[in-house]
Amino acid sequence: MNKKSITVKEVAARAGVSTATISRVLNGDPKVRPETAEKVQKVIKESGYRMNQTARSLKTSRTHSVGIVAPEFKNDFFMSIVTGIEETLKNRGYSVILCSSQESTAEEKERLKLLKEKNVDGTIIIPGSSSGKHFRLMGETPVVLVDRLVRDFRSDAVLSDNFQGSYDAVRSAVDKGAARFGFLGGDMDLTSARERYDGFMQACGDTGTAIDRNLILFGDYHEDSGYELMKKLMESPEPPGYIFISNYFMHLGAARYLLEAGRDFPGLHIISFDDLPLASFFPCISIIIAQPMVAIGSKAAELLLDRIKGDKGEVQTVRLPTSMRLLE
Amino acid sequence: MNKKSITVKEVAARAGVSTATISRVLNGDPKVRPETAEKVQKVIKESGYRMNQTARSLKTSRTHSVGIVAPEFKNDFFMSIVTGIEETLKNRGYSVILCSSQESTAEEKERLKLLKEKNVDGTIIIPGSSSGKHFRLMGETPVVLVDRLVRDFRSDAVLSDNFQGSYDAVRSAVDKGAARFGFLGGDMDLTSARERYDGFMQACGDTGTAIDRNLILFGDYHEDSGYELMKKLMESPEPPGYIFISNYFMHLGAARYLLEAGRDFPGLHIISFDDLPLASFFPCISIIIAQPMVAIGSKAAELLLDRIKGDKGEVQTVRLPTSMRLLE
DNA sequence: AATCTTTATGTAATCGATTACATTTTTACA
DNA sequence: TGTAAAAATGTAATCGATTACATAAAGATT
Repeated sequence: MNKKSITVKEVAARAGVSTATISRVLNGDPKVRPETAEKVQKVIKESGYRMNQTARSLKTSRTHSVGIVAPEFKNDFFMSIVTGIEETLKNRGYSVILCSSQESTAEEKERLKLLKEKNVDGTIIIPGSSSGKHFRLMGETPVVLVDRLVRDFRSDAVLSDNFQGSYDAVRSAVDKGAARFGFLGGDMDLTSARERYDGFMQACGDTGTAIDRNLILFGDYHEDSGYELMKKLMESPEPPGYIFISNYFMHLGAARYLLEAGRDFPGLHIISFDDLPLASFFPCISIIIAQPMVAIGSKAAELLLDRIKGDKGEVQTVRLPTSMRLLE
Repeated sequence: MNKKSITVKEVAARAGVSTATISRVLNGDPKVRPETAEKVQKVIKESGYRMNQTARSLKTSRTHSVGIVAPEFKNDFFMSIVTGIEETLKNRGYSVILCSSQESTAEEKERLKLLKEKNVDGTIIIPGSSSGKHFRLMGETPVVLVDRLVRDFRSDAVLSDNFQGSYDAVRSAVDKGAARFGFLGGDMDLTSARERYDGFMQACGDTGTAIDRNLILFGDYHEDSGYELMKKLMESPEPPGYIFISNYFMHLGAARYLLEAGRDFPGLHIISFDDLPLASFFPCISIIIAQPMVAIGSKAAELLLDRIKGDKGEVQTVRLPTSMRLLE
């Protein structure tokens, strides 16, 4: 009853050839005679044979699977990246082992160990912190970082051009009359947070826009901190007319504050990162800096595949341009 | 240079025992002498040995990985479920191979074949359609369905109590004075869509609430259809005061319509499924029927683990209760 | 102390593919 | 047609663990 799956041995017997030939056909080796190949293919089709990838992996030490470590799953930003990764990989015959790190370094380490044991051919990490020393335990297995860079670890990386994105948006706002900015940033330990801050500051500098240090606040990229900081800003004696928010989730929190406050905020303009669900409908939204998340994922997957294929070139950090969406 | 990883053989040599003993220690076999075990452990620690899971899998035909097939990743609803699954599985030493099906039956089939080849120990599917004939190709490998049931395939399943959730919410609305309902449903081929519709109708029936067939519209659970149907409803000659929306993404689309329309809708009350980001801030939201998504995922993972362990009991469909969140 | 259990350890086959090397078949060309 | 070269196929070892079975060591019993 329990149809134990057929093996090469069985196929070989049925086709009247050796297992080596079966393997050759399976791997498209050009030096099998067409007639033989055809005969084998027929047996394969008829018997419904499917190769045991585990056995193949043992022999070739290639699993055709790559690990992804992301801080969390319930996050459209990360998952858009994962979408790009998976799409690119599956077209090349790779599958994806997804792990959550809960933004904890210890968790991250644990997951990586597991991936190493499972012999993934490579790993894409969305780092949960700015430290990457523990990534070294992947040894020779290629690693590509995404969205954030880390210290103590060198590898390929793909992220968006945060500096330019911020810079352009702020200049554009100044062109439209912005003169007094509030800024809600993320943990400055994270590259993206720092780069966005730098872009913001540089644009202010270049346009001669004064900076009120009291309006420059830092959170942690999470919704609640966006809420709190927005509240703080809006309840300050003289709230700014323009507020730059460094990521979607803080924007979400900020929007929640504005909605909860329930009153209008005339003259308030918000500039924020990430074009995610409803962002363009959040109160007072004026400019959205959109990151090409799916493209970031695809690019990361491509870099990884190159490394897996054996590319030994210099590691590179790829920055993809953001785009600006003007509202109002 | 390239530290090829150590194998049991090497460990055995260093510890002066046989590979069998190493394996026994590795697997916690109680009949190795404590001193021996200790000695082996020491060598393992010192040599940094890590077992090759591929080799183990080949011999044991257990991969300690399970496949998940979901229609898409950029979807907080699905990903909350996946979060629950992953959390439960990782605590039991299993990892997750994530595949997207793009809601296409063909894609679904393709992914399942791949998972079969990779020898996953089991699979959790969030079906993309109401047909499940192709799930049969998993053969003996256990399958658990989540969120939706399908025809032509019997297996364990976990989903929320859609009927009860709808029913209770509608009754509650009627208690607060609702008398004329609009209804935005999903594809009636999907169990969840049908059950929610049934719950809605039953509650209307039981409370003697009249039903205007012109206000009962069906979409496809996607944002755009929510937008279109909401528009249709609100632009009809006499829009209803209460609108029941069958899922989050249609709710999102509906909210987008209301926000875009830009005017107030006094006396409009919305009842909708799924307590996802900002849902409680969408215009006119009155009752949210929250599904226990993470719990659904965990439960599915537990059922699957039981099957993997060899549980041969009758297949079961587990329904988890929803909860009601009253706003306004 | 001799013998019988019980317990610990070792030997070697095995899982299902791949592949270096050996062998056979086909082709090419004198 | 015979033989060298090229092409196709086969044989058997191998990847790194597990495990049935065999054997050795320790403990129990009288």
